Order: sequence, then structure tokens, then C-alpha cells
Amino acid sequence: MIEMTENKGKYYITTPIYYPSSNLHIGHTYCTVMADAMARFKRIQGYDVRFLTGTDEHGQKIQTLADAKGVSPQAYVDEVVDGIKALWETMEISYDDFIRTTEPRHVERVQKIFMQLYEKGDIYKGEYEGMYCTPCESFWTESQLVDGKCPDCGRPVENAKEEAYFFKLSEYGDKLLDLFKNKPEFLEPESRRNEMIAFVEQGLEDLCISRSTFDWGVKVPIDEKHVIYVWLDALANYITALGYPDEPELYNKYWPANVHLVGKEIVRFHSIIWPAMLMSLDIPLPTQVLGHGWLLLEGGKMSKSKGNVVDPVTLIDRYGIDALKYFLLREYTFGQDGVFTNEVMLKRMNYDLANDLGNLVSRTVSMIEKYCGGFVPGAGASEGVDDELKTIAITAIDKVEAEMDKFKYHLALEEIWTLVRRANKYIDETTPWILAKDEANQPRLDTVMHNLAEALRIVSILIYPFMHTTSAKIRKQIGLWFSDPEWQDARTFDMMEGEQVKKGDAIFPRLDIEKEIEELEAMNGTPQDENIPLELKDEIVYDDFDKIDLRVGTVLSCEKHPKADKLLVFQVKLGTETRQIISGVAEVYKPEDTIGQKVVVVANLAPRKLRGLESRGMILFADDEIDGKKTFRFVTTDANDGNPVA
RNA sequence: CGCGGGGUGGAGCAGUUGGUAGCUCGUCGGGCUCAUAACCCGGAGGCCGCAGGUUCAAGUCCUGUCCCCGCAACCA
Repeated sequence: MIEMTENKGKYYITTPIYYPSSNLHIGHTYCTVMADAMARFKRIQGYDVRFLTGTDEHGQKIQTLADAKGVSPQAYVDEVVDGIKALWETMEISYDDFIRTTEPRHVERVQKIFMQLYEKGDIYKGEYEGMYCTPCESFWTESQLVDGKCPDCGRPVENAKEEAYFFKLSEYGDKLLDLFKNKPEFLEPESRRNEMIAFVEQGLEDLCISRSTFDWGVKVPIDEKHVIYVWLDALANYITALGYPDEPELYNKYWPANVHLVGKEIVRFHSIIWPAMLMSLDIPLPTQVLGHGWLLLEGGKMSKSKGNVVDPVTLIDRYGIDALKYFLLREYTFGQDGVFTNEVMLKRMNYDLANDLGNLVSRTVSMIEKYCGGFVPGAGASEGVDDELKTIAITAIDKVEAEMDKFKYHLALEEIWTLVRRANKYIDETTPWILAKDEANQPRLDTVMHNLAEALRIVSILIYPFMHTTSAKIRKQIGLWFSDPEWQDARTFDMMEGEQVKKGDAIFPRLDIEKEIEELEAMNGTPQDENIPLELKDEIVYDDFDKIDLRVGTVLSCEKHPKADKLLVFQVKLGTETRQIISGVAEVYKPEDTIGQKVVVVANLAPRKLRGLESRGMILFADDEIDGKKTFRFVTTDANDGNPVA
């Protein structure tokens, strides 16, 4: 436990609550690592910190996954959540509370919050209209549909209505705009704020906050047929975890949150829906919502189907949690997307951690052992080079604080490394091995060694929020094993004298980058080689297939859809008739290049208008990837037009 | 003419209120040997997407233009 140097007030920071539909990847850990580093940073500065994370466990998707696995939804999420907690433990995430939306404390409080909104008059019963998949009994929005079909079962959906409860989001547009304009720091980075302002200015619609097509959720207290939908259920975790409204002790202490750290994909929920709900509840808004960027892999987003998900556990096993945390925080700029590659990661680890920091510790400790009998000498007369080192060392803390206040983790770490590099240079400038040749130089040699030990002591304090294990390893080697770092001590030079140093193992062993890359890639294995079954949609019977009438056709002509960027309008000859069929492949094919193309068409698909033009059927394409870029290929045959395909 | 972000030495990025263009890696040359073949120094390499404009002075402000990338909308 760190003793608090002074009480600076409270600091409440949250991550999103993750959806336990499957295990987490490095993108999730990125966000959690940032939150953890900030929590530790504020703690060591003397803030009373509360750091919340958790899981969002309700919803149709969980229910479906559990059904498929033949277990209850609760059993399903219990298992995944155990995995998530284990991961956070491996990563030494210092959360103070982990909230699960299936916990009674959350469920009861969400219901109370629902009632508060209802009594306020901001919730009313209406009708929800959307695309409905009858077999799955679920509604989908247009954007959720995959190829226009149910994303779960792949079957067609139809327009349908159901009774539902709505939140009067539309009434909060002006207040939200005021918020964005008067308190711009509420939402950062600026680019995200601009997006949200534009979104609100288009006009807000009321928000459907209940569902009756599935029951894995919090029951609407006044209507058992409905469960509360994700918006209210999940977002409320930030206050239910503090006991709002019935046990407000923690709530009174920590709310409003200082920061909600979120990914850019959920900025909208946190900066529009959530504040509107809080306004309706008449309770204070969080001070800040920060939207960070994504970690991308070469060639695009991480996705399971691509088999390119980076597993954090593998990396931790190989390189240690501190190396991974350092890399994530140092390499990427908050708010911007970054590209993850093994090479970039390994270079960071080698250059910064092994070469610069690890080697500095190693050479310093062994010189103190060799030249000073293993004990840190006291301070001696100072020379010009010494002062330069000292100044950089004792002013680094202010720079780190300034950058961290802006969530510029990468710059904060860079400031620390300025000191690390300066210390390495200092050794070259003072050439202790030459001083050691003449006993008359011992006082000067002692001073040099003392200054290096001091520099390392300060480094060990400054890196603590980011890499506490490494901090402890350094402190052990320089003889400070008996105490935890005190943040304010980084402002003072000349605190050490007489500590016994002890050389240990390299704190970051140097990596053979080429070999590591090879091994990591080998581990990522090509799934095909290992005979892993494909993830398929639900099995169908022949009769299901027989409903589809596939026919051979030839593209007669093709042009761009006048009102859509992604659509091409094909005229396809299917034997005796010619059809107009629209496909979303304008980014892949030039219209003129498709003329004469033999295609396979779903000929009995119901017609549908797309941006004003009618499409009668569907041309089949196979997904493909060229140079890492997603593309489509025609499914083709040489058979005569109009012939059936079966 | 939907909204927004970006185009800076080979790569990846910084560049606050306009005033000599920086960092990490790579590359070339040198130094050192305490140290994890690590560390330190120096050099080469940029007309800061393009074209105009404002100014004593613009990567930094204004206008136009080209190219990338997100978000939003139709990808049957």
C-alpha cells in the first residue's frame, strides 16, 4: 500500500463495461491499461482514486450464444467473466470495483433509475419499428443487418412493430449542444466532439429503451413483458456501482466521474445518451468523456474471422506485462488509431526498455559494485555536467504531470526517457572507468556514481504508475528494496547514501527481433492447417435451400447508381428476361469492366428499392482479400443464361 | 456541394500564440569498453501534397485544388 503524501481530493475513472460474448483482445486491454495507468498515477499523487471496470452481460446476443451452447445465459457469462477477471489479474489491473450488470445490486438500481425517469415523465410507451427476424424473435436495425439479413441466422427479415418504452432523448438536443459548446473539455478529442455536434444538430429521435423479444435483461418494473435495453442498463453502471440511488455513500463521495474512458465507437452513447439521462435524473454530469482510438492491424481492423486477433496473454507470457504496457502507452497517441505490428512492438521493447533503461541499470549497478564497494556514495562537489543531469532529473516530474493531465501518455513516457538517455550520456561524458584508474579521482568517481543512482531512483518513481513491477526491480538493484516510491521524492536530488546495490538479472532481456517475429507468426497459426471447423450459421434442411432459385446470367450493362457511392446498377440477362439488379460493389469494380461477366443470381428474391432504384434479385459474390484489402469476386459459371443452379 | 481528420527527410510521428524544421528507427562515419554486440558523438537526407494570397517573416493564417482515412447514408 502506498501512503498518501497528501489528500488531493477524489478521482473517479471508468472503463467501458465490456460485452462478454467472447474473450477480449488487445484492443480491450489497451483501454484498460490506459485507465489503470491513470488510476495509479493519480493514486501515487495522493488522490483518493476509484477505478471502475466491469461487464455488460445482458442482451439478445448472449442469450443466443448461451442457447447454442446449451447453457443458461448466466452460466455462459459467468465463464467468460471469469476469464476476463483472470486477464485483468495477469495484467495487474488495479480496479477498485468490477461491476457486472447481472448482479442484484445493479439490477435493482437500474429498475429504480427507470422509475425515476418514468416518474419524471421522460419515459413513455410507444411503438418500436424495425427489421424483425421471426425465427430468432429479434429486432435489428438496418445497420446491424448482414447482407440485409438477420446477422444471427442469416434468414430474411421483415418490417415489424412492437410495443416498447422510449426515453425522450429528443428533448435534450439543445442542452447537449450547450454542453458541447460551453464545456468543450467535456468531450475530447475535438474531432469526436465535432462529430457529435453534427450528429445532434441533425436532430435527435427518442430512444427505444426496452425490448420484449427476448428476456435476458433487467425487467421493466412496471411491465414484466419488457426488459430494459442496453442503453439504460449498461450506461447506468457508472452510478449503480457507486450505490445510486439507495446506498449513496460512495456515490456522494465519488460522483461525478472525472473521466469516462471509452473507445471511439461508443463515444456517441457516452456523450449524448448518457448525459441526457443524467440531466433527466437531475444529477451532475461526468467531467470528461475521452474517446481513444483503435489499435489496427496491418490491413484493417482486428476481427476474429480474419484470424488476426492479437492475444494479450501470449504477449504477456513472452515479454512480461510491463513491457506490453509500456509499448501500448508509449507507441500510440491517445485518440488516434494506431497500427499494431509485432515488429513495432519488439523494437520498442528492445530499444527503449532493454537498450536504454535496462542497460542503464545494469551498467550503473555494476560500476557501483566495482568502483564503490557496492554501496551508493554520498553527494560530492558538483560540476557542470552533473548540474545538467540533475536539472533534467528533478524537473521531469513536472513535465510528466503536465502531459498526464492531458492524457498524453506517450509524451509523459518520452519525458522520462529523456532522463534515461541523459543518464546514459552522462556516463560517457564522465568516463568512470578512466577515473577508476587513479585513486586520486575517487571523490569524483563517487560523485558520478551517486548522481547515477539518484537518476535511477527518480526514474523508478516516475515509471511507477506505468510499470510498477519494473520500478520495484530497479529499486531492489539500487538498494531501495525497503521502501515504495514516494511521488514527491522525484523533485529532490541527493537523497541516497550508503544503500547497498545488488546486481540482478537483466530487467528487460534483449530480444532477437527476427526470431521473435517468426515465432509469434508461427503461433498465430493458419487455422486451415489445424482443421478447425468453420464458424457456420445454423444448419438448414434441404427444403430451406430449395426455396432459393439461383439462375445463370450475363451482365449486359452496368453503371454507377446516381445517388449512392457504393452501388452499381446492373442489367443482367437471365435467359428470356433482363433484370435490373443493384449490388454494393462500386468500390471494387468499374462498371465497364463488368460487361459480359457471367454471374449467378438469386432470381426469386423479393424486389427492393435502393436509393430510389429498384433491384430485382441479387448477384452472388464471394468475399475475398487482395493485399489485405477486402474485396468481392463474382461467383461465375460458363453455363447458359437462365439455367438453374443447384 | 452530408460531417470530420490528415497529407512534414527512406519508415513512423512531433511541431503551442506565424520568426532559423524536430524526435524515434534506418543509413554512413567516428568514439568508448562500465554495461544486455548495449552506450555516446558526428554526417548525409525535407523546396513541410499542389497553386495562389496576407506578412518584414508561414509547415504554422486565408483562398482554391489534388490525394488518403474515419463517421453518417443506401452495400437483396
